[in-house]
Amino acid sequence: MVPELPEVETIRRQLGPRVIGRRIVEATAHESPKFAAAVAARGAVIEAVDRRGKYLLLALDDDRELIVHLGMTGRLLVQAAATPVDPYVRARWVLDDGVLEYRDVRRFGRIAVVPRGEHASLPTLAAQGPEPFDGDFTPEHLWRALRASTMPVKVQLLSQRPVAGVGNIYADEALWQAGVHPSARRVTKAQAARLRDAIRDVLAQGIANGGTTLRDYRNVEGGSGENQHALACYGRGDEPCLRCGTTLRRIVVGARGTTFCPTCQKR
DNA sequence: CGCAGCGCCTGAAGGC
DNA sequence: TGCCTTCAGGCGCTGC
Repeated sequence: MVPELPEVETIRRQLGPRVIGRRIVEATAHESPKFAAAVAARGAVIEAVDRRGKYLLLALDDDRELIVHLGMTGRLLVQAAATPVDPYVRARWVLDDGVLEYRDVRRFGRIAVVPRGEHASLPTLAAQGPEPFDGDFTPEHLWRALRASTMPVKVQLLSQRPVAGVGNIYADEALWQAGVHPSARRVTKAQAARLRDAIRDVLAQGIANGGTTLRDYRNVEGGSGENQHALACYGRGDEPCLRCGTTLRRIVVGARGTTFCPTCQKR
């Protein structure tokens, strides 16, 4: 449903070989200020496809970068030039070989073109925590980061500040795996250590499975991921916990639907 | 400066 | 069958 780090990473890996070295010879975009900047990339050559959290960063050869955030329903698709444009395509970059399209039914995504590394216009990107697989995402770091606020732990994870790239699905999965209550406002060092490991586990599994497709997510080829079959907690409200058999409960935390196990995840 | 509240969007699903 | 309501929710922005 929602593109989080594993979905964006899957797209990044598929996109690189298809667009690196390609020149953007024509660009069009939906008039909304969320997407209009896409046309500013015209004329540039794509040098690299990187990712930071849930943001895709396409390095351009003029020291700028094209930034794409997929929001809720965003997709990046590489098409043949002859493919008809469907009504939900919000930006279209004609390359010297092929066409890159941004399709987003609900328009929650965002496109920006900025001088490379200048992220002030995207405050959440600018304030991202460490990448989950980098060495600086240590148990100690997570414990300290969570201690800095009294917000519920799940709200903090979704803020992208303790760690980059975790959204609603993988937050529920990681908290379940670590045995941490989503509404907890304090976590012990031991809990933080388990949560650090769980975050890495669920994200790595998501990447290995090519992302989670519940409804909207598709990869660059239009294909589905397979991680929806591996979810232990998210979307399983009223079903038995796979660890203890207790019926999983559904609550609202930080205005987001949240599933957890009342037995395994004590407050 | 941190955080609460709000707005953005539209297809799908459920109720009557 | 068809209309209406509710739901899904990441992030930027505003204001306290």
